[in-house]
Amino acid sequence: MNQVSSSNARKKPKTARGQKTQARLLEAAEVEFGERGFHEAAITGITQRAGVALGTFYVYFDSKEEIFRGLVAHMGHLTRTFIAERVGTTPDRIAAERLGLEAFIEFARRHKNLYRIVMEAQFVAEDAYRDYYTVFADSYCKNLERAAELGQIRGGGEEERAWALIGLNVFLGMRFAVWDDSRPVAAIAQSVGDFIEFGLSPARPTRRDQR
Amino acid sequence: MNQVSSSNARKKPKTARGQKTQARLLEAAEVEFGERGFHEAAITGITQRAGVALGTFYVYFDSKEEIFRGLVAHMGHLTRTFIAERVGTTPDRIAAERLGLEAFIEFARRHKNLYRIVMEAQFVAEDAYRDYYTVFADSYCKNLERAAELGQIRGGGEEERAWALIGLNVFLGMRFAVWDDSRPVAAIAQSVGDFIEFGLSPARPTRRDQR
Amino acid sequence: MNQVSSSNARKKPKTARGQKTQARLLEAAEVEFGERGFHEAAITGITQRAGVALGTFYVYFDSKEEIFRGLVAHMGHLTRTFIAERVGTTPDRIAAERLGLEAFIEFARRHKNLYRIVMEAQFVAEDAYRDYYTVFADSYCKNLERAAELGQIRGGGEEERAWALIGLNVFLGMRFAVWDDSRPVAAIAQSVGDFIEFGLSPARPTRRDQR
Amino acid sequence: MNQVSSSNARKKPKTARGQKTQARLLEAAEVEFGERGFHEAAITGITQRAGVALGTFYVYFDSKEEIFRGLVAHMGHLTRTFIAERVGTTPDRIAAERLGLEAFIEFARRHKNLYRIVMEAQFVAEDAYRDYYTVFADSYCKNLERAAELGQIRGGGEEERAWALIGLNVFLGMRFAVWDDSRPVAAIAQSVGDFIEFGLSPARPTRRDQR
DNA sequence: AATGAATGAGGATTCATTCAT
DNA sequence: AATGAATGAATCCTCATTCAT
Repeated sequence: MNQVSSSNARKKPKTARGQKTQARLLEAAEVEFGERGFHEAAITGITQRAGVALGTFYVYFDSKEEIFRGLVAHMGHLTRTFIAERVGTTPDRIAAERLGLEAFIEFARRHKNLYRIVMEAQFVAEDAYRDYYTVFADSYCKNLERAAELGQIRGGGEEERAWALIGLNVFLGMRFAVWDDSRPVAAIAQSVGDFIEFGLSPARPTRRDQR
Repeated sequence: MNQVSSSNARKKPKTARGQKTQARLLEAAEVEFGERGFHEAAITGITQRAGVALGTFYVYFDSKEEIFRGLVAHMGHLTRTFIAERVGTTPDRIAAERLGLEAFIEFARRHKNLYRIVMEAQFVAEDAYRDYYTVFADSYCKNLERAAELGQIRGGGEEERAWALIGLNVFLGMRFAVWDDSRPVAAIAQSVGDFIEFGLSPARPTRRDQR
Repeated sequence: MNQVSSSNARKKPKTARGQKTQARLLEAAEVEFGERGFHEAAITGITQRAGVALGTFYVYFDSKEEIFRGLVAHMGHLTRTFIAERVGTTPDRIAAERLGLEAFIEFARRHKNLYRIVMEAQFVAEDAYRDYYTVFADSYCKNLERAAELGQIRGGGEEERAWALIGLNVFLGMRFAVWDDSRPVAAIAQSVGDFIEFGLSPARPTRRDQR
Repeated sequence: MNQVSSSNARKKPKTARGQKTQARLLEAAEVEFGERGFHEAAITGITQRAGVALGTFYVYFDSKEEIFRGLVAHMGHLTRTFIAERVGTTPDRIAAERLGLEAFIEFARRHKNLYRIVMEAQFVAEDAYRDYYTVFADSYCKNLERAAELGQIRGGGEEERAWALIGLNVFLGMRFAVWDDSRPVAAIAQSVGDFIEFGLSPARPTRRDQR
């Protein structure tokens, strides 16, 4: 489905053949873990999908958990890269947030397996899971702080808002990408985009019509 | 830690003694699953904590998964009950939402084990997990629709906003209850409460200073 | 299906109510063992069929094996009684053998469950199984010896012939009663009756037309 | 006791070492099942006899039942091969039948364990048991029909007679091979051989001295 | 680099039996 | 006589990992 770099594998292959085998194992692992979950997934399932013998797995990876962690980290890179590309240098944080949500949903739809892997990491490799989201949260925090300084959004409680935004994205990704990807991304972004925009906006809403 | 009613147990005990034993098993399971996770948890771990013999477990539950599902459903009831009590009949949705967030964080802090169990259900009993959140989402949707009709909030995209709000709550619960419960609930509610309030508000913010 | 006497039960009930309960357990056991086999059969299966609680079983029987043995012995009595009635005092052994075969097939058809129980006894209570057939074999032997003395059949090798006849009956019972009871008993008796008759007959066949 | 080919094993080994291990497991299983019966037999009993670790069993067989079925089928091949060799091309069915009986008893004496395994299959793998005897019965039927056409035996009711002959053989095998193998095969064949011969013979016995 | 045979700790589940009420 | 809660020994099977070839 997508190329998996051999970055997080412990044992670096020395030949082109070895690199190919390792890449095949990583792709197979992504599918196996994504479809069956960490505990149901079997090393033999990975090696069979990759078309190699059982022992070959341990030529390239130290353990089941290691390749899993590799996949989580890999997903981190992919996600950040993809969103960064889509959001680009959009200077306005609120506009960026809307773009980011759309990008995230789309990305989740393309990488359902990796998405599930990340979620399951919470119970398999909690530190990797925390790292994954903490990197996001830190980045969010900085963006929010910078935006607050620029007066683009209200200031205060950046960390809480960062986690709120992450959770919002993650659950929308779960619901509207992994569980059911039929709803147009634009429709989701429309509904939730306003919520985020007004939620972050520095101006108080004009409450004409409220009690 | 907290009383666990025998609601979702398949095999109903016929004597008071049996009810007591079953309740002890449920409490023990909550701790065992919460501390060790579903896969690391052992039935013997549950029965030892409950102070009964191994076989007794199977007098009251069909399987490891069944008691786990029972706990998830149990958590659903507890959560809804608690939040309903705290939010009460607050007529204003935005105010209710702020109260709900506070209640949710507090509740998560009191029931960390059950909280983790629900999250892990995604990978152990996915249908139970979906049910859990779908019940919440449906309820949210109705609340939002009603509030929109009353002009308390903007209308449109209620389902998306419902899931967004759930994700927001869940991740804040994970971050500021399960992972680290030292931050005052009021502080969290303050930061995120405004975000929610302005996000839902029917009035457009006065965008003086925005591009 | 058929009344099961409480003869082989260890613990004799003292009241009419108790006798009824015990009889119900024996009937239920016949069905449970017959349908599921000894190892698949469960005491709870028996008590549920009998409409009593688990503990009640042990009021009347010492163990699973004991009631099973009781059933085997019971089947022995039933079989011998039935065949004796049908064969009656037929003086001619060959005619008696033909009648006996018919009676046996019919009996097996009526008591498939007990029939299976006897066969399985070989692996559950081998001594009961040997007893069962040894009683038959001894009886057969005597009948054959007497018939030989009377010149009705050839003499010699009565024991071997007795076991041969038993095996013949048993397999026909298995094939044409338990497995498939659609073939008329008369047809079976016709085909095999001649085989037995000529096989036992004291006269050598006139081999006109054989090479 | 006897060589067991790796015929019915599901997972074919790919190396000579693997074949050897699998063969050792089959031999060990034959002894374990034969001595203890299916339900008392333990996988560890098999692996200990085979001198391998527990897990090795599951490298070559899917389950306890699978290897048991394999043994039943194996016994089928062995039996047919042995009897076919001993009976050879004997053209006369009655003579063949006598030879077959002798061969069968001798074979049962050499393979008591497998013999018990086949009998127990009735309660462990009924389909395998039916297959086993149905193959024999079909073969018998054809032989009897052919012999009837040649005028060697009476015609009619071949199927019933086939099952009668099988039962006769099986019970003699049980009684005079498995239970007690001290009686000379020749003596058994003598007594029962006449019974079969006259029973099948096309000529009616000359009934001078019968009522 | 690749293979696949071998390992064995680990754990869920069953169910006959006991016994207090 | 009847009940049903409690027991715990027993065992099949899984699968990540190692290692000799």
